[in-house]
Amino acid sequence: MVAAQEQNTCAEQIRREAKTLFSARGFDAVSISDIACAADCSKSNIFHHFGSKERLYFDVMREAMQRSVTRIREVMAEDGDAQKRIRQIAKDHYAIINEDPERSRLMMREVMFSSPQRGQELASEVFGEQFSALTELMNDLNRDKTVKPEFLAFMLIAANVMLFHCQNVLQFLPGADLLLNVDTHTDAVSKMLMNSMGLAADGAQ
Amino acid sequence: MVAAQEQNTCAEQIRREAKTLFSARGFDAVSISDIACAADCSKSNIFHHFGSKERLYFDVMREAMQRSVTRIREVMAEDGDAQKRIRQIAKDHYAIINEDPERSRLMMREVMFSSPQRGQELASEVFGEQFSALTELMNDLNRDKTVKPEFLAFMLIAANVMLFHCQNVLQFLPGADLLLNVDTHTDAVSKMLMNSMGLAADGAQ
DNA sequence: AGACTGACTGACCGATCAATCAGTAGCAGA
DNA sequence: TCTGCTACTGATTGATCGGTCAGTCAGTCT
Repeated sequence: MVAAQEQNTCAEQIRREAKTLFSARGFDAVSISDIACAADCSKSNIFHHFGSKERLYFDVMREAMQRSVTRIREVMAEDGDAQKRIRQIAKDHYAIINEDPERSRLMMREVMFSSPQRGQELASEVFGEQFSALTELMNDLNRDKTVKPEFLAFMLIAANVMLFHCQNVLQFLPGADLLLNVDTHTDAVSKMLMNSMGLAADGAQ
Repeated sequence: MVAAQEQNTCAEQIRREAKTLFSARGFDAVSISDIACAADCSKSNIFHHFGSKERLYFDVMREAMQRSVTRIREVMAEDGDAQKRIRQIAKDHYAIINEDPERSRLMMREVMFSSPQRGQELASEVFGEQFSALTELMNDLNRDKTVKPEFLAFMLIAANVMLFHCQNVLQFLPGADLLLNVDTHTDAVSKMLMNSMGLAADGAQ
């Protein structure tokens, strides 16, 4: 209880509410007044703690990304044979998205709509290390090298991210609602990856 | 030349510039002044033609989606054996994204960050028909039914969309820059789909 | 006690927002 | 020539934006 890291300071409260609002509506659609209202403090207090709206946004973004990187690093560090690991990582990666949708949505906004220079920053400072590790894992298993390991790594991520963030549309497409079941989806993703490597997807389920 | 449908009316100009700006920055980050400046007319003129900022946005969105639906309908109507068609559709679908990135980005914003009720509208009025057709095509080829055709259809779309809209990050990830070559990517996608169906991906290239 | 600090606030600023409105110019039909 | 219509504009509106500032208040150090 001592190590609770006092999550109830006003600054923390502001950060938390800002994350929720920025995630839901994006930077421009959220005003300082909105955040102040949600965090139950004055506008001025936000400037006192964070200096500007932009700095608050970067603060929120940085924390979200760091936390995401930490979580993925944990998952990537698990051992076991490669085939089982891929399946487990597909599952865990989806779980990471699912455990904090706001964080994930925040990052997706950044990735998909960023400028080339921002893209470069994200690549080198946030995603580079994990992507290399994932690629390497794919490479270890890739029997017939007709499909690149980078492609497989990217598809694992793309499948999870797209599936999660298109839920509001997918659940109303005939048949596609079935995809929203976590186990069904994870099964399908790992089978797809295995098949693309020239492996029988036997270890499933 | 007669059927040029006069693309040079002021309203058309406004629509065109609005699409560019909304696509790049999103609804809230674009002001009527920005659009007026880009379209080289007065702010008032925009209200004269479109009534409100929101109506202009919906107008731009509706046109973008209709055009996308029309293009995909064309591609889906092509004949040939199923295996070749899947490959061709993967290629054409990417080309549709590529021929008008603004349109695609506009739609992605809508799909990924929409509310559930908006999601339902999009599913029934925009994506439903095409998704069903694509699913059916996947089903025709799907030899071992261990992976659902809906999943395969979704993965084709997800792969193309994600790849295109993550370019700014991907080009700086080691090895991932190779994925940005259209043919490499299309090859990989169709191989992945074929393999997941239990088919040898021989017809490729 | 008094000096100092950091957390916090309400009143306020200039800029900008979406939207309105009165009016102008050109062109149609009567 | 008059009337009505559409396209379009400049000036202006009230609201809201991000941000500033002087000042209050509860603690802490000396």
